[in-house]
Amino acid sequence: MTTSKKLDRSDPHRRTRRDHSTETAEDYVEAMAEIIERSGTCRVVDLTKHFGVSHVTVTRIVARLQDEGLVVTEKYRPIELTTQGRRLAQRSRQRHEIVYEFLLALGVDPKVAAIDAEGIEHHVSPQTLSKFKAFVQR
Amino acid sequence: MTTSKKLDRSDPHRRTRRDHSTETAEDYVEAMAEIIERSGTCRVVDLTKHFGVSHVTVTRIVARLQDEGLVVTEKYRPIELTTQGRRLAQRSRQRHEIVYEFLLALGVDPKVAAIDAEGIEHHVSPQTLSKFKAFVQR
DNA sequence: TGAATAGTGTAGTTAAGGCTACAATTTGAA
DNA sequence: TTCAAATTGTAGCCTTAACTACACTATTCA
Ligand SMILES: [Mn+2]
Ligand SMILES: [Mn+2]
Ligand SMILES: [Mn+2]
Ligand SMILES: [Mn+2]
Repeated sequence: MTTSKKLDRSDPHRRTRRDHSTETAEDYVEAMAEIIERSGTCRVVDLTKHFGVSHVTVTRIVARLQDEGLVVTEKYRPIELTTQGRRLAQRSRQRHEIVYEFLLALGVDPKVAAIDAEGIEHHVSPQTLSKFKAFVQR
Repeated sequence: MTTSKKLDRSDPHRRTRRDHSTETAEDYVEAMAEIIERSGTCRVVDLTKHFGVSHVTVTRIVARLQDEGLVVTEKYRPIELTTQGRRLAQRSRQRHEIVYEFLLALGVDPKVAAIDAEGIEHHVSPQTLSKFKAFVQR
């Protein structure tokens, strides 16, 4: 039983707003995990390049991620992921990858797929994700 | 020629941020067009119910849409769409419909598809949209 | 070893989009 | 017709996420 109830017409928008409120955290820990894997450590400047925003924006967001227990920082030091941060990074990365591969399987060009996947990933429910996965594996 | 250049790793995020900056306008004019079609006029209170936000939030967003030339309002009167607003509504509605039908065609439950489509629609490029359309028509 | 440069921190501003509380207007029913 | 309810407006607050400008720390290399 998937607890259905009735669908209020405002429910989809409530959900979209909730997706957006977790989007930044997902993208940041995902980027940090990748950067650490690639280069050993992740610094503020790496994230400014990754996201194309100023270092001030990165610093503020990272501070909030620390409050949320996803990262640990120390002044002028590289940023580290907590266990919780690594878990979220892994889940986000898997979902991102599935969405990207799904778009490729549909015939979308790699560059376009990379762009679309970055926004779409946060709005894909578990059920839709599993349909994507099934499609990729034909 | 689709002017390729090379893909900076910050491009997808720039694009996602741009999508989010136009999302509200798209959803609002789309909702207004539907409400007007269904009931003749669209009032602030209709939009508060549609989106599940306070009437203050609706009022402020509608004021901005007026600055942008998408709607016309007069104190205590129903909100009207401009020609430009109707054009955007139509485009948004078509794209939304295609995304929704695509998810259904993939086998996603209607309620889940309605929720996911509401967020996904804004991140679907023309190319991806045409792949979605082709898939729906098998 | 010092400077220059790179990286980071901090202060202050802006805009969008959420809210509550209260004031004003419109409308519908008695 | 009048007045109570519904609707809309306005004032003021919050959070997120963007920015510039300037200060401070760390690193590199001449
Ligand atoms: Mn991502
Ligand atoms: Mn993303
Ligand atoms: Mn989004
Ligand atoms: Mn939407």
